Amino acid sequence: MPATMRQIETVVKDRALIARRHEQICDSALQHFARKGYHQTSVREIAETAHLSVGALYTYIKSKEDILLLVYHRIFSLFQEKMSEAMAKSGDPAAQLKSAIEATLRLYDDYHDLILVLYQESHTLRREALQQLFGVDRRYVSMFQAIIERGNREGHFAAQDPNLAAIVILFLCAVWPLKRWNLKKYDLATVTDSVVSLVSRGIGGSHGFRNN
Amino acid sequence: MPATMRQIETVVKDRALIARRHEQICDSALQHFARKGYHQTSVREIAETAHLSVGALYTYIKSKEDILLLVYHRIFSLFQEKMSEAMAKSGDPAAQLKSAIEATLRLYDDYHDLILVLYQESHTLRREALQQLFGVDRRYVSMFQAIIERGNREGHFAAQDPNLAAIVILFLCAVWPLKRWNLKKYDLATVTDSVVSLVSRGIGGSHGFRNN
DNA sequence: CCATCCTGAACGAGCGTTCAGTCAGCGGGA
DNA sequence: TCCCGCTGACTGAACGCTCGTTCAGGATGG
Repeated sequence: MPATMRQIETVVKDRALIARRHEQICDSALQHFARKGYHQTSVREIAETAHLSVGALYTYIKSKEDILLLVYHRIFSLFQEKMSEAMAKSGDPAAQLKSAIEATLRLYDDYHDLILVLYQESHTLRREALQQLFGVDRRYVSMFQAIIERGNREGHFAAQDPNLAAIVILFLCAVWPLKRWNLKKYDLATVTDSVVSLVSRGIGGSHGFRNN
Repeated sequence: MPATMRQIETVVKDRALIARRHEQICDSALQHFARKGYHQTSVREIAETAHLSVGALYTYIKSKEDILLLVYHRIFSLFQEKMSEAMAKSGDPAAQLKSAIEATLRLYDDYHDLILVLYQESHTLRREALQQLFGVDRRYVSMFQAIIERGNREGHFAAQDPNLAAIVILFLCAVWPLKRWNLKKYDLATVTDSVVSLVSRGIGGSHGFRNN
């Protein structure tokens, strides 16, 4: 998580307790946000599910928006952590891109409710928090972009604009959490195959990456 | 627009007036929804921008949700109308798919704020309205699917699962309205090229559709 | 007994919604 | 021509409710 991320101010002193309570609050909030969204969830509901009184809740946050920030903090740190290890895979760019897509889809699968909230409620965030979100996204895109650029250099890929390609491919992975209701009859593996296939060979199929 | 779509009940009698007012309300609502979302927009604000008093507004709708329905009605009828004509293009499946993607992206460009509201606020809808939304989406997917299936039969494409491919490709088009802030430096044409290229040839590029 | 943490009733703001009242326009009777 | 009554659309203050937030007081443990 970026060191620049502002700490959520609290009244309580005990650092460990704060962390524990923040976890509780985040868990509880996520549950509700995923089902009803941010605005239709009341602070009272979050407090109850988190096994806290309303007053106690407000000693760990300064406002309701802080709860949304908590959720986003979790997204940020989670992605930071997971995507680094996923991208570290070695091999030729084609295999690397494939495993990056697979890792992203797996991540999106594990935290699909988080992704949903991310897309549905980001317009609620203040400019400051939005900037952070953009930052995380940009870093994620850069990782894909790096792979594509290397693939271009080594003759595996022929992407006109690696940045644009990275944005588009990364977005493509969001089909799994965002179109879940439409993909009910498919499982993660099938969708992953389809996405990887589309990215690597297009609809034409069966060409394989250029050097295969 | 499907005939089954429930009419929004009104107090006012004059049919033409109702239609005109509904347009006003929809225009006004869309303006606010796109900027702040449904829940953060008050009925008063919508009334004001629509040049109506709060009371007058409520003679044209029964509840705030009706306003969201108005917006969705517009999306539905718009898509119904536009996508039919776009899909009617003849030619080989490759060209047809390309022009379908281009048309979709153009549509998404024209109504990007609408699409944003669609993705951000759909969880607000009642089950009944959601079903309609799914229906429209399914019909849209079917059109893409039909093209892909023909392409498969005629040997242009090699999509394992045409339905899944259609869903994924259609979703891909949503990158333009949904990742707008991330694509600021690109214009519609560039993004369209990138999407079409990815769909037709994958990241490998320069293969062309199989029969080219 | 003090420091901490927790409780939940209370508060004020803002929301969606209603409704008693206003008003313009129209038609027909004098 | 004027008046009267009526219809249909509009007005905006008011209502009731829920929300986010606060705070005086209670509980706990060291």
